[in-house]
Amino acid sequence: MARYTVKQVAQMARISIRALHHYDQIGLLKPAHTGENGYRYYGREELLRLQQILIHRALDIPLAEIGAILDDPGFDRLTALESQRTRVAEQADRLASMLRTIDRTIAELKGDRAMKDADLYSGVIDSQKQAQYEAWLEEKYGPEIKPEIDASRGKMDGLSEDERRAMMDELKSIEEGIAEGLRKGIPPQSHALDPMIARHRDWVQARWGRSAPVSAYAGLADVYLAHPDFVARYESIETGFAEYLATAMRSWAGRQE
Amino acid sequence: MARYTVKQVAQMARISIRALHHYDQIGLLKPAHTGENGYRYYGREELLRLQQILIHRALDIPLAEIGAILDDPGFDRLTALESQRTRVAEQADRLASMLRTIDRTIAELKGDRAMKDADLYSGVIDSQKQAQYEAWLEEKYGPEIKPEIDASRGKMDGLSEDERRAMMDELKSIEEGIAEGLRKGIPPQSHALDPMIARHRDWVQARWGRSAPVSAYAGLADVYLAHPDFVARYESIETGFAEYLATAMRSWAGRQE
DNA sequence: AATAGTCCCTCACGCAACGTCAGGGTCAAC
DNA sequence: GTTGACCCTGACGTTGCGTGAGGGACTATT
Repeated sequence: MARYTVKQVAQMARISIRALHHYDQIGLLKPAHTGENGYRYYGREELLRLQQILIHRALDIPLAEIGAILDDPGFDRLTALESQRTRVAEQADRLASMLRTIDRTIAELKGDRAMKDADLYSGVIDSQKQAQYEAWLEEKYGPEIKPEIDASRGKMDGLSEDERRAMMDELKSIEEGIAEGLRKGIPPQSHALDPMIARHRDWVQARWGRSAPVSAYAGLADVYLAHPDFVARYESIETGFAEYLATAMRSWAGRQE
Repeated sequence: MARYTVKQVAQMARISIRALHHYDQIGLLKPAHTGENGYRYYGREELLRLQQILIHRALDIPLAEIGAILDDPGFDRLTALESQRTRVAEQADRLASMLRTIDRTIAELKGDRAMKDADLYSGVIDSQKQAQYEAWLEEKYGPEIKPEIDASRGKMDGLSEDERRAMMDELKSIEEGIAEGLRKGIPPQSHALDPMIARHRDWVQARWGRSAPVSAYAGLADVYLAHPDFVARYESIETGFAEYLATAMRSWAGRQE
């Protein structure tokens, strides 16, 4: 039987050990079994329950309520889901309007500023570019802990199975589009690939958690080629694909000023 | 001059009066002016600042940090807003996909109410995992191979179809073995994984073309975690697999001296 | 001018969901 | 048997407010 310690569970679910203690304490998630030594041991059942808990928690439902939902066998999930739907929809609306507000503000700022501080501005951006690129190179061979790692990992945290899958679908579709170009004999530098490459960059950026400069994206191409796992996976899509993609990325980045 | 009371501001911004009191108290947002009677009066400036505060807050940034950001004289509004935009957009995407998930679940519940909730739920998750894994396998072996347009620089060059396939089989088998360990609850630091990790390293070295130091292999673990493509692909094998593999690699490398 | 209704203030305690030590056992491997 | 990594239980700290309590202030009507 699978038997997981707190740390293992915490790592799998990407939550803290303290959170597990807490859930135990409030009776939301108790270990399958407690050892002589007082250690908590969780089984597959508990992992599933934890997954449910985390899904609910992502919807900002208080823990006590989650417990009530999960423990009440007569609870009407349909009604619950429908009310959750409206809650999520409301939040989505709020974010959408926030986006519009931000866009408007950006437009204003741009109109105001682009003329004045253009030089000073690009200077700032350049130093950022440099820092980013150095970070990547360092990461290639220096096994130290970097904020990039946390950021990237943090991005996958709290994602549901569905979201993960949606991400993979998106990535697969992008890669397929680019591979199509390769099969058709379109040169990697061609503008025809631009939309696909742009999508790929968007995907990477979304995973990255923040908007990185174009040069960092170009630097990724080197990382691709430098690592065997990467090359192997890309080559399995289509022979020559790793090189093709890398060239396309670099070319695209070069064209973006 | 526009002059708003707490209630007016609260209504416009859709936050509580208490929140305004709080922001005042911690010095995050002070009224433009305080009346003889002690009443707080806010102006246009404050409304704008409040808007920024709320955007940041929506991104789960602690209030203290928000204050630091907004008060930083080097604060670049345009850059900040642009990065905020992408972050907000990501959250919106997440919510959208969550909505789809909920809708699908609702549809299923409506269509087949007789089914037990737990079964339905775990069934969905399991079948998803399965589908994802199959998709991944398909992706690995599915597409045709055209050696013609070969860029002749990739590491897999000069290998026959059979050799390539053997290589991918080997990698798949290694990964499966390690994923087994994860599923069984074997801690990633365990010696039990050593044979698998050693095989993995051999595989990597073979691809690398030269024998690299152990530290380089350990560094690869960081690259795995730092790169979204990698994490995504590994996570599609098994939830938590990326972290698990990386930990195992580092642990193994640490022990090789 | 009194009354009512609504608004405002300042304490000040409460709460959720953990974070973060402190102090002390346990376990696995050399 | 000694590391070093892991586990436990308190117990207090933190964030971002919610929720009264107790008491002035504004506005409108009678």
